[in-house]
Amino acid sequence: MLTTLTEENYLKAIYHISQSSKTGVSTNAIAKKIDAKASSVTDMLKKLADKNLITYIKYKGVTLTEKGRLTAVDIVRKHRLWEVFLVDKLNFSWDEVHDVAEQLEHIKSQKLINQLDAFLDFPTHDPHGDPIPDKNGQIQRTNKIVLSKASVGQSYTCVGVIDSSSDFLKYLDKHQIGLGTEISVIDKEDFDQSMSLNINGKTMLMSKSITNNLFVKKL
Amino acid sequence: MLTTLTEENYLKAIYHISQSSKTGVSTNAIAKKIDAKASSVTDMLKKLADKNLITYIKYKGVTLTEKGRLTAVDIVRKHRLWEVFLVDKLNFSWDEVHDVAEQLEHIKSQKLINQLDAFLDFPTHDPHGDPIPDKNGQIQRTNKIVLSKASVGQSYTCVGVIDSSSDFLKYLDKHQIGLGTEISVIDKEDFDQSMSLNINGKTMLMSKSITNNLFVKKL
DNA sequence: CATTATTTTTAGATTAGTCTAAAAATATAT
DNA sequence: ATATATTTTTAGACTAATCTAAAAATAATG
Repeated sequence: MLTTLTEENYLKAIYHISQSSKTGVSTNAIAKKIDAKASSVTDMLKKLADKNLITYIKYKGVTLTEKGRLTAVDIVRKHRLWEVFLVDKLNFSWDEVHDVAEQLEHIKSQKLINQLDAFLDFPTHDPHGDPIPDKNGQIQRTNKIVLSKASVGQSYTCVGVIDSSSDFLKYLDKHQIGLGTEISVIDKEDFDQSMSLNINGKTMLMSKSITNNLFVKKL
Repeated sequence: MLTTLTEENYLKAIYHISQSSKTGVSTNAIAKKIDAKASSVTDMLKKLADKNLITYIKYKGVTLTEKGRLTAVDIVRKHRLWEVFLVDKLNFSWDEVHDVAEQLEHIKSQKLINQLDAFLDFPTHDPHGDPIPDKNGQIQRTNKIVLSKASVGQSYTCVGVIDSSSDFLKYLDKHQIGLGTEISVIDKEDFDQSMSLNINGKTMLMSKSITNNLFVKKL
């Protein structure tokens, strides 16, 4: 059964919310993410439940069925592969890719996405460091942690971001921080959790609102 | 003003019909191309006229305005660039590209299409031999003719097709005829206009229904 | 040129997705 | 636990794009 563009966007939203929340996903949370009114969401939830893509009990929130999860993950896969294409092949910077990938992720062609995957040499992560699900919907778990949780004295590489807003990504570019950039933790202030870091040979200070949004992996 | 996917498909249809007909484009011709009822077309024509994309006089057919023509040509440009991408980079064969390109042509991002153009080395023709309009909507005119109009004794190269249906393209593949294939006209039957041709060193016979659908250029 | 045939338009209905406003269910707080 | 606040659902309406059926305009034909 084919899904409409709108249905796909709802499934993706539910998937992303359920990633961080662990509990059932509420109508309001979806409404906020989709930027629609709660009443519109309720209507769509009924339709998705009819199609066996979610389990929905009135007033109790929703969870994805296996079928729904696979559909959502496939869209995430397409989104992230297209992001790699845009950055690696078309010289987009990582703060420009999101809107375009948001459109490209809905193109329907199994052959297209498999060939694209091969053309890009089967990348495992997108330009923001997020893992790319494989053909079967499996996602490679990484041992990444958020920089604010890193240990003093230890060295890391940057592997991703949480907040992928344009402003934040521009901040990173300005300080020449990208995927693979090496970051050593020199000191951490107990008072405000700001960190003193060694990056590209220079020492710099980062506030908690920044370190909370950077994923790193132990070297 | 942004155009919807449906509006873009109508503009494209009107553009393609007006290419071969020269006169104003009729409601029924559009309905046939779009695969919709004439009444639906009439509704859409009113909307396109309101947006200054076509000039529409009741019962008199339509023509594209300059704004409409530019919009249509831009979609054709995108469609053909994506076809080149699919064939050159993702190893699609030329009978597989149409449906996917039909989706990709509606992706909205000026940067995307300009970067893609550069990535493909500014191609001038798509895999079917049709010219790719440039950024300003200019189309390079070629001196291609239809094979059925070719002269006995003359040699040509294949530069495109009219009918790009899957069946026809498969026929061409089967006989190893593609863009650039050399074709010499040995003889032509007055009775049924079938042609005796030399292709890839072998002599073969082609009926008019085939030669009418192949574009060639004098060597 | 009058009549028939075809094309095009209008009128009214339908579907997907959205909205506002109000009602119903659930959660929170004294 | 009873009142208040919040969340969710229902009811009814709107827009874009489509359809069918019927009316109006144009084209074709004897």
